[in-house]
Amino acid sequence: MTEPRWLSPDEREAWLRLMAVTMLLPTRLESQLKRDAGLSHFEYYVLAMISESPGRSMALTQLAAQTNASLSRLSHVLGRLEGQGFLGRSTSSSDRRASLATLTDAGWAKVVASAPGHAEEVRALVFDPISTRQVAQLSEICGRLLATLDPEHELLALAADPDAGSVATHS
Amino acid sequence: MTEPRWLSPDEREAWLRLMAVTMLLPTRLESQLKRDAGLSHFEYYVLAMISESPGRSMALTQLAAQTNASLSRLSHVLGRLEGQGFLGRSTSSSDRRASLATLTDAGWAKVVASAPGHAEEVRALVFDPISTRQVAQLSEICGRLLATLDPEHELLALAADPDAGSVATHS
DNA sequence: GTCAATAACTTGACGATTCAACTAAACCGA
DNA sequence: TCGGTTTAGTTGAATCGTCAAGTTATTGAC
Repeated sequence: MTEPRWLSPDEREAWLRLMAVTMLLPTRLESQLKRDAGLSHFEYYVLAMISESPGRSMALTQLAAQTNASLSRLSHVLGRLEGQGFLGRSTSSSDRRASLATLTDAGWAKVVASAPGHAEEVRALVFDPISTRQVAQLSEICGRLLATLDPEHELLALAADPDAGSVATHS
Repeated sequence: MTEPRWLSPDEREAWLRLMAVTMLLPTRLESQLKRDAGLSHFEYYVLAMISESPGRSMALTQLAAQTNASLSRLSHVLGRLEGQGFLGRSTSSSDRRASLATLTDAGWAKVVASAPGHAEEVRALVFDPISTRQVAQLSEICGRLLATLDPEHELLALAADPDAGSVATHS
């Protein structure tokens, strides 16, 4: 094995802080959604993704890519969400292997009801503490990281979250 | 319910990117450690934390706070790591309610063997793609977020990760 | 056109995490 | 010092995620 390139002290400090954020932020979002909407963050994200899609309907493989989930996990979760009446599954007419997950009215209502509380939590935890300039810096930095982490831009759908998007403008 | 404060377009874009990073980065770290060391990221982190502690030993409650885990989760994980021979548990002499988790030689060796590959992954995924100035910006931004997310600085132990710290300087 | 290979899921078993008790020790107030 | 409360940790059941098949449909080579 070749000699590893260790982190500099500044990099180490930045790394410790970034890791702390990546551990704590999901925990907080999870708590808020579980408490106020009875959904896990992943479940909310799935419903939100579908709600942004034309026809409130999406193929599972595309949904799996956009949510960073395995098809297996998605299948299990969709089963539960279907059982709760938030969505239905149907076979695609163009490709009979493919399933489409489609939001029910109840599922749409759930997203609409849950989004404001979620958005408020995001604002309080992420955007209130930092300046406008730092928002731009954060966006640029994450963009660079995503060039490595997600070169195909599978996760960054055009409209991936209703927090400031169609739900707001529709209401 | 009061009118929610929605995110601006720039904030929304930054948020989507940050969320993508917080989803993808842990997945990648998990894969590397699982593949090369047979450990989950959480297991590695627990071992690394203990390895940094004086006497390679730590009380469970402190360890739980520093790893953002429930005591229950920690107890289950320590049981597995103990079964693999990486650590042992003993009762504290000063407080007989408290347990101390102590690294075995095998546990120390495991951390030393696993750290370089992990550090290399962190460098490749996080620091290679961004400039020195951006490292400072990222550190500052995460520092601000942690003032809200972790006001007691429970997660940011003095030495929380051996990647660029004592393991490197000791070797 | 046929057949192998691939792709899109589903399923069930196993492993890990969470949740809700429960035990035991220490603290603390009167 | 007695008893109530808090703190530390464990345990087991239920939930959730991962992994390894398995099914069905499409694609591509010939």
